[in-house]
Amino acid sequence: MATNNYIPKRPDIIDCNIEKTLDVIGGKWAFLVLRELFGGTHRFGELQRRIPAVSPRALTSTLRHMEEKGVLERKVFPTVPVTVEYTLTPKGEDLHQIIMEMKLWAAKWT
Amino acid sequence: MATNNYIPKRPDIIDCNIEKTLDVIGGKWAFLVLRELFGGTHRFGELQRRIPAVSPRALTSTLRHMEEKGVLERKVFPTVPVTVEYTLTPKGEDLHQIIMEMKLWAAKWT
DNA sequence: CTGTATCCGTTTGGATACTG
DNA sequence: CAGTATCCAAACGGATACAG
Repeated sequence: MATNNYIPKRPDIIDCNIEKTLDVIGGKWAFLVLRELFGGTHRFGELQRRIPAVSPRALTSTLRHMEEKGVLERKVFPTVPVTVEYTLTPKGEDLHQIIMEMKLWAAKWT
Repeated sequence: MATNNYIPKRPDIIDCNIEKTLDVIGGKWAFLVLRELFGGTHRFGELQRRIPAVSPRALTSTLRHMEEKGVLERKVFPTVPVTVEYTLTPKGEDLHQIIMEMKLWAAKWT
């Protein structure tokens, strides 16, 4: 109970800032979008079909947020009608290790 | 654009279920509590002081949720006044690798 | 096709006071 | 000390219609 001079079990965690990471993958839909984009580039409508529960409003919000954070890139093609493609950036692809660790943990602790 | 027969870049992500993991560490306060408990056992009031922005209501809710998920243990000592201690379980300690990966990612992509 | 605008119900969470 | 009860404001998010 001596909280004044306790020795941390995991000193590498103390100064750890993962809020930034959670800000990217912690949202309600962010991971579902990521999962799709790890499979390759997708268009807005494709994402909507593959994630049936998401409303267009929420999907737009999620995509914009992730674009702002630099984990995906949005490309607009001036076709008629317009075409938009979403692709992971290297920063986004690099989330791979984190997600793998999450997958391993979830599998281990059923 | 051939979405019918595309080959995923990250096949190991496709069947991945990390919702369970995010359910534990994705909440607004969960990680801040985890960070404290990685330093060792703490009492309710200690957590409140170390996480000044959290209200008692939110802290209780977070702790109860994490207890329910099996990542921490709540021990009540029938002293007067009552004493309550929170400690990570092995399942909770095992979140360590995930958090380390998050920390590395956040550090890499300033 | 790819969103945006609007409405609105639900949920979240802070502040505060109070209890065993 | 460790919460719980209550109130209330803000944010989230779904449904729907519509615009460029």
